[in-house]
Amino acid sequence: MNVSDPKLTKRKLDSRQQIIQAAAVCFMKYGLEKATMDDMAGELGSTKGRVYHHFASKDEIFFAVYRQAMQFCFDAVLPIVSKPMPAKEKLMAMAMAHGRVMMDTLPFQRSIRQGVNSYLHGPELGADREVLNELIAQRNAYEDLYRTVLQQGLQDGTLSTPDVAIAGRAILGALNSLVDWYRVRPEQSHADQMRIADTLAETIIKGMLA
Amino acid sequence: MNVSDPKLTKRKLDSRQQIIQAAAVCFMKYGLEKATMDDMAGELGSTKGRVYHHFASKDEIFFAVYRQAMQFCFDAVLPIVSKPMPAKEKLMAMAMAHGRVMMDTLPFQRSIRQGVNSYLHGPELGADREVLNELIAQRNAYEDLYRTVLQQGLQDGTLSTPDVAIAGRAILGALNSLVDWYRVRPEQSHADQMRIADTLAETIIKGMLA
DNA sequence: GCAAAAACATTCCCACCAGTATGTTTATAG
DNA sequence: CTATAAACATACTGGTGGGAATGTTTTTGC
Repeated sequence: MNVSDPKLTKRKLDSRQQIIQAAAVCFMKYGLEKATMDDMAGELGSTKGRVYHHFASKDEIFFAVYRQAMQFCFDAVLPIVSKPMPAKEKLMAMAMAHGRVMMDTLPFQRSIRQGVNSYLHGPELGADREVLNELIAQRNAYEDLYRTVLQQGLQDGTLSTPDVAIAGRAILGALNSLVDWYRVRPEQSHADQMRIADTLAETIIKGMLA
Repeated sequence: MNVSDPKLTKRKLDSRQQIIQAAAVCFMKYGLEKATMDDMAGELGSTKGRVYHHFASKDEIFFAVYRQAMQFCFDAVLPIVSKPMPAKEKLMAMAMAHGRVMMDTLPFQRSIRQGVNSYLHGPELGADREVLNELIAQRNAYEDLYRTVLQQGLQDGTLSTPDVAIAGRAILGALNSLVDWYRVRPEQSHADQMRIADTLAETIIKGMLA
């Protein structure tokens, strides 16, 4: 219960993680609703039994995918936020990092993009309100990172925009659109991908330089 | 068959149009898959019978919504494209018009945004390939309008961007994000809406001025 | 090595919804 | 004023997929 617990928990978490990964792939391939529990299990060479042993419902799986997707974003961007930098360069670095994450974790990001519509817009969602609110809060916190840096840029004079909120939406809207139009091409290297993300980030941030 | 035909066709088209409108609202409210045929009928105070009298399937309704949404965009932007203008101002006008259309026809635009995922990404879609290809072509043609103007701007020196294709994606990505985060608030006037759209357009286009 | 529980697989059920078949009303043509 | 077809409403069906119930195997703790 003490020494072996980490190992036991690790196995469990690994299996969960596999399921989450498979779910993200299925969500991307078939769409949130069309992807069935059997699809996810099939993706793992397993059956529904395994999935339902770790997750209570399809919604719960989606929530896990959502959390993971947000985590990827935070992990990539938070280190940059905490670094001491002029707002201008910080914002650029954040945007590039975000774009890169979009491409590197495409299945997750595309899943939550659909989920925003299916779950967050529903009038009376059977899903747990509390969990939903937590996810929304997560997302708001993430977006706030960008708005905060924009605000700092206005103060230190390195950035300029008529409306911080709208500028933030513009940045994330443009970057997130990557998951819609970016297609993985076998011939292009990872460096090519990154170049696309960086060019996109430059293109959008350029308009906010003072 | 000659004089009365227009009137008869008109009634039919009106009913179809009502259904399309109701479908768009339902797609927005419940999501593409969750919205049922009964929902759409209920939105009209009718029953499925009416819907299936005009449309063969749910897919066909979505296609109609899609066409309508694209039509709204073309109708708003094409007049600007054909006008003689410096590319810089033309692009700005197009972006503003597009943003306004997003808000004015929100249910339609939000519907097709989901459809892009559900339909266009599917591996083997049971839906008519030909219709899908037509819709994709429509969308490409629309996006090309922006890329063309960008290209013109590069030539006449009023615009500047490292990559026309990516710049086009950035513009439409940022503008289309409106349908994700814009919420209709009862207290704000239509002019307030337009101001949001215009500010967003300015914010994104500013970075592409030479 | 042995209970006991975790980690699955198998099987089944049933709610839901797209689509159909058929009935009824309303409008149009002649 | 008909008949006839369009424009619906009503009632039904079949397949599908989420989830539960139950069985089987593998791991863990002692």
